[in-house]
Amino acid sequence: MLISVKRLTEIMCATIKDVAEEAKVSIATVSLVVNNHGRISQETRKKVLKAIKKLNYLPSRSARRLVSRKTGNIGFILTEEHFLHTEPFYTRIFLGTEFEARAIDHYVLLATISSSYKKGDALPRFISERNVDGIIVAGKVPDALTESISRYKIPVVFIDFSPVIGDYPNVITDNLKGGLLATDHLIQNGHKNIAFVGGEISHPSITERLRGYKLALERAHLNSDGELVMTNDEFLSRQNGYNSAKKLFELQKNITAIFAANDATAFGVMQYLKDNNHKIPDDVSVVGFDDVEADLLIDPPLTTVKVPKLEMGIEAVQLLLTMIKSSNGTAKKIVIPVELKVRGSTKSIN
Amino acid sequence: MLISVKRLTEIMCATIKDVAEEAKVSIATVSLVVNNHGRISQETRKKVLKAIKKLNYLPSRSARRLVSRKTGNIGFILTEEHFLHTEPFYTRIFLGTEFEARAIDHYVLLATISSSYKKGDALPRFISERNVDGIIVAGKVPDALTESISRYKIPVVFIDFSPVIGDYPNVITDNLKGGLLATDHLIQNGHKNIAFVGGEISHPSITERLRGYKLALERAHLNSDGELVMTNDEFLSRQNGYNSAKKLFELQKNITAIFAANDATAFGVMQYLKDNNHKIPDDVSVVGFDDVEADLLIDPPLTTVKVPKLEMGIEAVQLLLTMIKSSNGTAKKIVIPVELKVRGSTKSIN
DNA sequence: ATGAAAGCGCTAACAT
DNA sequence: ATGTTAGCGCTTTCAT
Repeated sequence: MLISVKRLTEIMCATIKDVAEEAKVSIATVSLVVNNHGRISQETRKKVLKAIKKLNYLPSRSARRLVSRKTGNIGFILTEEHFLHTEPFYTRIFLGTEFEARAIDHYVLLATISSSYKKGDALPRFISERNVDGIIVAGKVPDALTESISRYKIPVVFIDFSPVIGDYPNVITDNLKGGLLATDHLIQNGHKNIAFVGGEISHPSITERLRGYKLALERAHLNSDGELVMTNDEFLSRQNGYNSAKKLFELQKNITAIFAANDATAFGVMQYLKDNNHKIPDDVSVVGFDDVEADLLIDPPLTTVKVPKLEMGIEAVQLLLTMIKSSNGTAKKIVIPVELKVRGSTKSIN
Repeated sequence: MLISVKRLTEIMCATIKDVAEEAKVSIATVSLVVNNHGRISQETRKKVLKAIKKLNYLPSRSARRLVSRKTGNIGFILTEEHFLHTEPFYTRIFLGTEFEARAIDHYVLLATISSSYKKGDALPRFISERNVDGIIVAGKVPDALTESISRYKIPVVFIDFSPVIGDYPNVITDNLKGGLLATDHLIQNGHKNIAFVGGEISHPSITERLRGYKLALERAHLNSDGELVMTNDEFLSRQNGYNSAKKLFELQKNITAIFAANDATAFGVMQYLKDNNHKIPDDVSVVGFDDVEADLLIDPPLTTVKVPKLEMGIEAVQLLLTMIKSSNGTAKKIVIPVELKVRGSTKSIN
C-alpha cells in the first residue's frame, strides 16, 4: 500500500530498500554493491546495478553521513577582501578546491571572515556546527582566527599563507624562487636600476618575493641598498601600485625596470608609467607576479611569474583529505613550483 | 562503560541522549525544547537549556536532515566567467545570499558552470544528488541550463536575469529606471550628444538599460537615432569599454557624455579618454552602472547607478525559502529599486 | 507536560 | 556470497 503510493509520486528518490526489492536481494547486498565492498557475485552485482539504474537510485547523503560520522564537506575560509578582490586570484584557488572536492565526492562550503577578525568574533558556522570534516584557509588571515580554529581540533590546511604561530600544513608557491626568476630576468636583460614595488609587506609570500629580488641583485653585485624598494603594508591593489610608482619616480633614480609584488600592483605601476609618458617596455620594463587573465589583455601584455592557482587548490584538498583519513598530525608543507612567463612588458637594454 | 569512554574524548560532540541524561528527561523533551515546540514547563525547559549549555550541545545536521527530508542547503549557480569577473558584482550577490542563508540556518553551495553550457552537459552535482532544497541562479546563463534544471522540479530563483523561455521567479534591478536616471542626469546637465556604450547586449538587463537611455533622450527630444549607441555581444569588460570608446570617438561626433552599460565598461571608457587627452569630466562626462568599490578609487570617482547587490542576494534567499516551504508555483518577481550616485565623473556644461 | 517508541536511509558487524 | 540486525541522532506521533 505504502509502496504503491510511493510509486505514484515519481519525484521522490528511490531508497536502498526499493532497490533491494526490485533486485530481490537484501539491502546489505545493495550497500555492498554500491560501495564496491566484499566479493559479490557477478550475477547479483548485475541484478543490483540494473535495479539501481532502473530506479535512478542515488544513496542519500544524509543517511550516509549520519552513519559514517563524516559530513562530506570541506570548509573554505578567506577574508572578505580577498574574496572580493579585483584580480581573481583566490577565487581561482577556490575553483581548484571545488574541482578536486567534486572528484573525491565532497562539497566545499565557502565562508568569508573580516580581515580585522579578533579573538571572540564568531567563527564560520560550519565550524561550530561541525558541518565540515576539514578546513582550508586561503590567504593571509589574522592570527586570532588561526587560534580560534585550532581549538576545534579539525584538520586545517593553509593556502598561500603560513601562520607565524604554530606549525600547520600548507600549500604555498615558491615565492623566493619567483622573486629570483623575475629579477634575474631583468638583470639578464641588462637592467641595473631595478625597483621593487609592493604592499602587504608583512605577508610572508611578499617578504619572500622581496627576498628573492634582493638575493638576485646581490648575486649580480648590483645595488640592493633598499633605495629602490618601495613597500607598505596596505592591500595589494592597482591603486597602491600607482601611488608607489609615483613616489618611486619622484626619487629620480633613473629606474629602467620594476618588479611588482603582484599583478594588480603591476597594473597600477603600468598605469602610472602610461600617465607620465614612460613607454613600456622601451623606457621601463615591468614584471608582475601571479599570472591573472588580465595580464594578456593589458597593453603590453605583462611579463609575470606564473602561480598555478587551480593546482594549489587541488593540492590543498588532497592534503586535507589524507589528514582527515589518517588524522595524523605531521604538518606537511607543499611548495608549488613557479615559472616565468616572458611577455611584452620587459625588454633587453643591452 | 561506553559512556565513560565518550566522556574521556571530550572532542566528540554531545548528542541529544547526553543532554537528556544530564537533564534527567527524555530525548523527546530535549527535542521539543530545542525546537520550541509544545508546552514544556518553564522548569524542565530551564533544566534542559542548562544541560545543553553545559555539554555545549548542537543538534546534528545529518540526523536532522535524515528525518526532515530537507538538506538545509541552497545551491548557487553562476557562470565561471561571472565568478571570476574582475569587478566583484556577482560575488557580492553571493555574499548576500550567504548572509541571509546563515540567518535562516542554511548553507550555500556554490557551483560554476561553463557559459557555453549545452544540453546534456553535467549539471552541478548538488542537483543530481538532490543535496539542495532550492537553487539560485545568478546572472545570464544558457537556456539549456535552465531547461536541464527545470526537469528536476527543484525550486529555482533567478537573480539579475530572466530566462526567455518559461516563467520563473526572479530578483532583478530596475534597469529601465536606472537607464533613465543616468541619462536624465546627463541631459539635465546640459549634454546633448550622449553616447551609450555596452557589451552583452542580448542580456535583458543591458537591453533595459539601453531602453532607459533611449526613452530619456526621446522624452527630451534629443537625437536618439542610434548613431551614438555602441554595442556588441561580447563580455562586459574594461577592454570592451576601451575598444568601444575608441570606435565611438573615431566617429568624430563631438560627444560630451557617455553612459556605460556597467562600471567595468565605464572604466575602460575612462581609460581611453585619459589615453587620448580628453579630460573627465571637463571634456566628457561618464556615467556607469552597478556601483562597485573601484568607483571610488578611480580618478575622478565614477558617477553611477547603484545596484544593491547584497540586498538582491538576500531577497532571493527569502523568496526561495517561501517557495521551498509552500511549494507553490507562482513565479513571483521582485524588482529592486536603484538610485543614482553622483560623483566626480560628470559635470554640468550649461 | 512528558515519555516511549517507531522510523528516516544507510553501514558494518555478525550470522548463515 | 548473501542476509539479519543493531545502531547513527534526531523528529514525531501516540500514550500516559
